[in-house]
Amino acid sequence: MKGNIYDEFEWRGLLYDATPDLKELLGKESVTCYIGFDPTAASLHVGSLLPIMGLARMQQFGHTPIALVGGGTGLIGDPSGKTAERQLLTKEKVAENIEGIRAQLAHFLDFGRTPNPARIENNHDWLGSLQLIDFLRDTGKHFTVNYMLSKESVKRRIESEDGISYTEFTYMMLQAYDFLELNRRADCLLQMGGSDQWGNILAGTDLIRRVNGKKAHGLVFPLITNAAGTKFGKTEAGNVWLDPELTSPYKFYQFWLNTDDRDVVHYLKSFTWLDREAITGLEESVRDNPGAREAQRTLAREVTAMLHGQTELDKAEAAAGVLFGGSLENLAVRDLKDIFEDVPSTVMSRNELSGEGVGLLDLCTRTGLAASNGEARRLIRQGGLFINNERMEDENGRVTAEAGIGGELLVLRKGKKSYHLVQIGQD
RNA sequence: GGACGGGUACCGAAGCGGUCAACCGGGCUGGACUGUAAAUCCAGUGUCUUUCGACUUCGGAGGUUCGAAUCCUCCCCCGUCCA
Repeated sequence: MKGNIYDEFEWRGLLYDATPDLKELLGKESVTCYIGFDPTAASLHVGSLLPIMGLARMQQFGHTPIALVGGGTGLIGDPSGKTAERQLLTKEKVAENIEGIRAQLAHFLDFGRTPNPARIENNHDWLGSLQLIDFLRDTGKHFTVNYMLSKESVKRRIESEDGISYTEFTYMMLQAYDFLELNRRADCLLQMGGSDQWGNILAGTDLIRRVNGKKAHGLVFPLITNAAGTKFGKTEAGNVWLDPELTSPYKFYQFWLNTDDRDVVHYLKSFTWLDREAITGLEESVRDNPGAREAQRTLAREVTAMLHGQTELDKAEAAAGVLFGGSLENLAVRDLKDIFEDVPSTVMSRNELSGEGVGLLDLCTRTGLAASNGEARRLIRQGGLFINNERMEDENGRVTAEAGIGGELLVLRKGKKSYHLVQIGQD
């Protein structure tokens, strides 16, 4: 063991709440711990990165992590943090999602490590065959409705108009049961999670105490916030996913690079392996020379490399260099296509672009850069349209194939960041 | 079932017979500044044409009127109070 993980979590600011005496326990023995992941989608998003890293850190410090995917509970839906009843997922969908999530967890956890290999469990294995009568007698008996009603996640929903279904009301018991089951099977003594899970986790430790007579623990991480007050992990384009098919490594890298100064140190502590010394150095850099954005760059590099690997990171940085560096000249068509890999593109026939060519307004609506001619016109008037990095001034202008790079590519840009590729077909 | 109040563009919210494509705020999109930032400032934000102008919008359907988001009738939905 490399010291107490509890202290590690503490200085990183990852300790929102924990049960008493946990620190002592973690200091003296190797503990098996788990975190549950909801299979609501086929990919996890950056919001899940914190708990995943939490497990990985535990493993680094010699503890044994279990990632629990909620194949059973996912069929029910967790009311925590939700203001409305959830749409139920089909069993097939849940099974499919679990496969996706499993693959992603593998990037962070070491399943071959000795003596503390990571494991993935699926709570469907025990919840799926659970008998209602047995469950009510053995588990339900330990919960008073009063207790459950007093939990924040339930309380909020009781007060809301739509209420809460019996199904979701039961969720807490199932999660508690998971903990109990893992305690039995793997001697798991600690459940971790986001701070919204605190109530559910305590329900689990209570249940374990009553049924197994053992003392189990909980630890929760703070909610990740950002200075702008928006939801962490969201961009204009939507969620930032871990799956490269859903969020390209380039966009992933950009997401981190665009971190606010006020958040960057916090994120470095939360999402990277960098040690205290390295982070202190970067903290100074943010203060003394914020324009260099060294902290952001490091953050983006670390996290991207960890998830997608060095090769993808290199590509993402190369693309950023071109996209924000300026000139598109001197670049081969093939390189451009590579750099703009995840930029939306449209194919247009050479025919359309010969002779008079195509009007700029048309081009904007065709490619979806503008929703209407009026919008396109506005865009050009305000100087926001670029073709091959050259500002278009004339709203009635036209483009022909001659303007294409190598005669086959038009790089359209709206504003600073929004690119669209037009590939000129051969016919 | 009864009594009020309300449904306006992405959201909040004015307007309450013509001068309303509809004040204002937020959001969003451009631009300037800059660090691919924050803050700030400027511009824009129904469609078509952009100069004038035309057309379609204010829960839905009808109606009154030269003319309605604004008045009337019916219907639908939401909130509050009384049963």
